[in-house]
Amino acid sequence: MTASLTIATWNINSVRLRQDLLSLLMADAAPDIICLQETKAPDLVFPPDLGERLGLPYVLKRGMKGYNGVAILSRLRLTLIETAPDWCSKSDCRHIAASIETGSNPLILHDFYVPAGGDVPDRDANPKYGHKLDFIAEATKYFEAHPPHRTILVGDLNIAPLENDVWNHRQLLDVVSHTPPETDGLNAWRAQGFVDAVRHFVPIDQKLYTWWSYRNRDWRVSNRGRRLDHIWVSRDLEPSLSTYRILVEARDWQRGSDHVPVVLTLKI
DNA sequence: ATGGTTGGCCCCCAA
Repeated sequence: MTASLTIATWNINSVRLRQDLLSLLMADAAPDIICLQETKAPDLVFPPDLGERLGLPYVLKRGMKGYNGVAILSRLRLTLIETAPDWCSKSDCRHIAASIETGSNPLILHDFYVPAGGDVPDRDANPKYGHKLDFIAEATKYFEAHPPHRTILVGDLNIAPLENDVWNHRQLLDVVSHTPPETDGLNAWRAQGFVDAVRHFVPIDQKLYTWWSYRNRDWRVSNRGRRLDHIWVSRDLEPSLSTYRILVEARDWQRGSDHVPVVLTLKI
């Protein structure tokens, strides 16, 4: 018997401010699991009944004051994976991993919030850019040493790897999120056993965005987007890929995030 | 070349 599993990932940009929008995501996409980034909420102030209200009672979260923060809300039972590395030894709440109880074989889920990397694409002038490249290199090494199986990796990876993942490839080559060291680094990470689940469905000559800056008068008119939010699956799950959605309309939700949810359904 | 907006928090930092 085949069951389906729907996973959404969303950089919510403050879970306390936008928690009500999660019911719109539930109504629209009915995910079994929601992975959040930039929750900006220490664990003690994470909305305590949020998962219950959404029908996703199993909640794992890793937050801190002011910045970062990730969380997983699930209809299926989760087990926290305690052995995941402390990336760049910073304890900065950019990753949480869980095993998902599916009824048959469990699945492994990684939720990442990769450093944005600041403005200047030079690791000497801008340590945040160096941190971003180091984070990606560490993640690449980790999955090289631990090849993924039955694994789903999601998150705001803060890199648009392909030419048509940005509104203007040539113009963004020296803009952090699309520089060659970042896109090469992300491709090397993904090559450690993952498939880009959304590009599995959409040819690389088609534009795809998941983020539009707040700093545009009308994001839909200028449409200067980037695809920063990703869902990857290990190669053994590629035959299970069923459908995907990018909820572009969420960019117009009342007081929305600058990112929109990405949703994937697998037949498991 | 620059500026534009947002959230969190202690007035400026990160995005």
